[in-house]
Amino acid sequence: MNPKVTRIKPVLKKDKTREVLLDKAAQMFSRQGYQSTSLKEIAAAANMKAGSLYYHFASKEALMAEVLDRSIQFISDTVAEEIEKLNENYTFEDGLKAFINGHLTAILKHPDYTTTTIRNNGQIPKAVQLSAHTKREHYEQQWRRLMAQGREEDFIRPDLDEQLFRLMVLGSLNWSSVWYKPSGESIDSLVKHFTQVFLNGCR
Amino acid sequence: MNPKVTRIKPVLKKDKTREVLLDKAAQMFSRQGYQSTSLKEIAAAANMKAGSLYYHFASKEALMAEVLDRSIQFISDTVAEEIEKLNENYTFEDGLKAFINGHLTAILKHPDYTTTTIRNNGQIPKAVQLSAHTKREHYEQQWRRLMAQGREEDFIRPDLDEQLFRLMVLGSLNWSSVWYKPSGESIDSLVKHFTQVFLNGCR
DNA sequence: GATGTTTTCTAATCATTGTTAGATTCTAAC
DNA sequence: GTTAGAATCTAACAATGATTAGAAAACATC
Repeated sequence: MNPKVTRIKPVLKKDKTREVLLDKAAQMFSRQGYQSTSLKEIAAAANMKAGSLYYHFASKEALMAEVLDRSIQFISDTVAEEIEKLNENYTFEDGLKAFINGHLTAILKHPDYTTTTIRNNGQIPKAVQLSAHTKREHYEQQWRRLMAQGREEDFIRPDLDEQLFRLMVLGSLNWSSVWYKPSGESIDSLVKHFTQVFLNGCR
Repeated sequence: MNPKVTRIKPVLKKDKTREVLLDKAAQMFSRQGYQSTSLKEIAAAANMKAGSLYYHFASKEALMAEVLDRSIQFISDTVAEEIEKLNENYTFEDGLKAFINGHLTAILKHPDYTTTTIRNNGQIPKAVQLSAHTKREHYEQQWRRLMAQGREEDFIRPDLDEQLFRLMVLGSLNWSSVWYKPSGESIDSLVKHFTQVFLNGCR
């Protein structure tokens, strides 16, 4: 009834707690898994009651979907950053270094989000998977392109299927989220060892 | 009242359905995870009702514990078999080949049991983990010894931490349970590629 | 301070789950 | 065929889960 033009839009408190909820959810999903984490727990971690979550998210699945989405986005972004540091015509060797660096850094520096993607493989409703599926495909596609380049440059030994090699590298990297302890070796050092092993391994 | 000596003990039907239950449970645990699998589902897969499970197992946790136990046992046994094929003083190179062969074969040929161990990392009650913990430790110890041998033989490049290398290999192998499709490359072929990459990778 | 909006809580619903005790059926030996 | 034991089912229990509608509180604007 009152079409006054009061459009100042504070909209700040809301987004903030939304962010907190996502962070807490990511934390618990990554540690306990999707099914083992109750909305009550997530809400409690944000000093709220379970019912209040529904003001911010439509359902538990929607919440998980957004966590997964951010998870992949973050890994993808971190890798993209590393690639941008290279000059335009980077070699496969430099490319692989950058990919490993980005992927591993993302996983180990922000395990809350990223481990959610890795640990909950196949254990969440398919409708939820679907959301992040596109981004995941896109990210994998970048790895595939890198491997194709390795093939063209003849860096990868001819009798080694480059896509199988890709799966070996990714498996190795992803698994680090299982054993990594921040108290141990530095991430930079880990990156160096991973790249050395796999650069030697493929030729 | 009648202490007659009738001790024929048939005891056969029982163990059989127990076996079926374990198989079905392993199948569902490995695919959907521990929390997402209900006793009702497992029972249904064995043409039974949920309550009947308690004649065979004390609890859901006890059932999972036994699946986990068999899972690790099976991997460990398969590797041991491969090692026994070698002559007593096998080299690190042959040893690594045998380990990779055994581990990968176990995982990919009997994914129901083995994937349960891999997928449910951290998502099951600690009391359950405890049971299989000893066997898991023992198996890891064998890998550690192999790596120590690689170090002694100077097969592993000096600046590469051999335990980190172990984690790379195991991560790579375990992750195969995520992407492997029986329709693709043969397990033997996969074994060859894995060993080549990692033998080249560590020196 | 009154008012409208935003955010959170309360309390209840409905479905599901692991678990148990007792009744029931099945099986095999006599 | 009777009987004892083995194996399964039935029906309930208590706990917990996600979800929802409406009340209450917090907040900002006038």
